[in-house]
Amino acid sequence: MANRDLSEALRQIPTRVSAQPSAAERVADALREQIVNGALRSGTRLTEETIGAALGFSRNTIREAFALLIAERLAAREPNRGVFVATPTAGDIRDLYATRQLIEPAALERGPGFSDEAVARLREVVEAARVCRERGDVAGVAQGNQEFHRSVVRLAGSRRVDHLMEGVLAEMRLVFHLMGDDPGFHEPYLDRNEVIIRDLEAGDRAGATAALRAYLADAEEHLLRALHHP
Amino acid sequence: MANRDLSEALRQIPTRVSAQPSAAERVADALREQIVNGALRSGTRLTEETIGAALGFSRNTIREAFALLIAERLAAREPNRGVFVATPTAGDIRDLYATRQLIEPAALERGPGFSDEAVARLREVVEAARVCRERGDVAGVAQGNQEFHRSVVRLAGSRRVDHLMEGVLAEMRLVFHLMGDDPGFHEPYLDRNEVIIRDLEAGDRAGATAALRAYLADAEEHLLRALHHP
DNA sequence: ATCGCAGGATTGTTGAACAATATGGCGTGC
DNA sequence: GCACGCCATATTGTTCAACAATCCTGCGAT
Repeated sequence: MANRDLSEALRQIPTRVSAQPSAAERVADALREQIVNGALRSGTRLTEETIGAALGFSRNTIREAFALLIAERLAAREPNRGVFVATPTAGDIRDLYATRQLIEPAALERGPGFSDEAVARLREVVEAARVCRERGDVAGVAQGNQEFHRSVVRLAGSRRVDHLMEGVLAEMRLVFHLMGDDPGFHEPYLDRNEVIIRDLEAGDRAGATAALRAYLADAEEHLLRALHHP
Repeated sequence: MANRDLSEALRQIPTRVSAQPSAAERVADALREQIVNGALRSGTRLTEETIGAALGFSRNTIREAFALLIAERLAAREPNRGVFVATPTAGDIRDLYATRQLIEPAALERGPGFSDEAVARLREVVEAARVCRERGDVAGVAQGNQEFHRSVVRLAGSRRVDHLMEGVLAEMRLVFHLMGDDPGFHEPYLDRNEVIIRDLEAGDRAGATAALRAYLADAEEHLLRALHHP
């Protein structure tokens, strides 16, 4: 029946039009915010009862929220001990950059979303970060830098890959907090984004890709060195 | 204290040495198996009470299992209506292949795990699939083909990317079941894997990558066409 | 046939309960 | 003083029961 198809279609398109997120999702949102902001530091124990009482939800709901955060790798469960804010290891950092080295250059070099307008949007993102630097807005620089890489990955044109990158960037923020948020950490990378975008504007996509690869390799080494000298 | 470091380290290494998975994970495993095997078809409703009674677990545990499957995109929640086995749409298929087009060629062309031994392992996988074809083992051919692509992605050397690919392949199986599991579907692709591996053995990594890209483009079109003529 | 409306079923969420496991303190023996 | 074993306590893992909110179904009225 045509009506069946219609209701099916309506259901597929907007998974939720304006439906409020479930309680578990709201709890997860609140916790995620605190974690990526650094308010909840790596290694912090997330006690079910404490959090439930603090946010006004039952243990079962908190538990569902934990499951979401664990799936995002922002938290880790230690059986019969509890859930903790994740503390990325050197191995985790290497894995993050192995992922980024695979995805970001590939998206930049062959992403189907590439176009003059896309390059213009990337330029805007870099400029916004530069304004933040001139204002001394350290957090803004970091955020702008993340937005640049997020936008690069978006060129791949895949929701799934975007989602993966979202998780990568969230875990990167955890890594930065773990190192104590050195204020000057992100600053030098702005100029390297500038080089990449200039290559793109000059039509040199391969050159931009090579520059991005070098960027990622240096950033990884930078972080790993910082991790061993805390 | 050194002892603190030790217990920390011991905890990091083997997340669980021999610990049995939790009840929720076991339920999720059972359901996942049924889903990717095709025993639970796309669109099937997963009622909390029914499944709980069938497997002997409480509603809360079932709910946690559902959360896992939903995170893997093998199931979808429709608020206040229930959880259903996911039914991939044409858009989902396009997204799957956008992801594969990004990841697989990149892993093959620049993955740090590439080596003569890795090529030899890929050769073995292809040969195993070929044996299945000669035996008329259709399921074996499909499985061998998946194993080939899984192995290609493994060249990237990232757990995270491997995990992404695991989800992609699981959803691919859902797509195949959705189309009715045409017995001859995977057969032609074996020869294309053969071409790829021959390029690799000849030292032509770029050629193999190009062949892989063409493979993926054709497979995507093949599937999308089949979807519109069911 | 369309609309509205009650009745029943299922989900979303809560609260309480209990076993299993981990943590920390205490005493004991060396 | 310190290593060891033991017990009290706290927390997790899981179950069960309950209730409101929402959705689906069928029936009757228009």
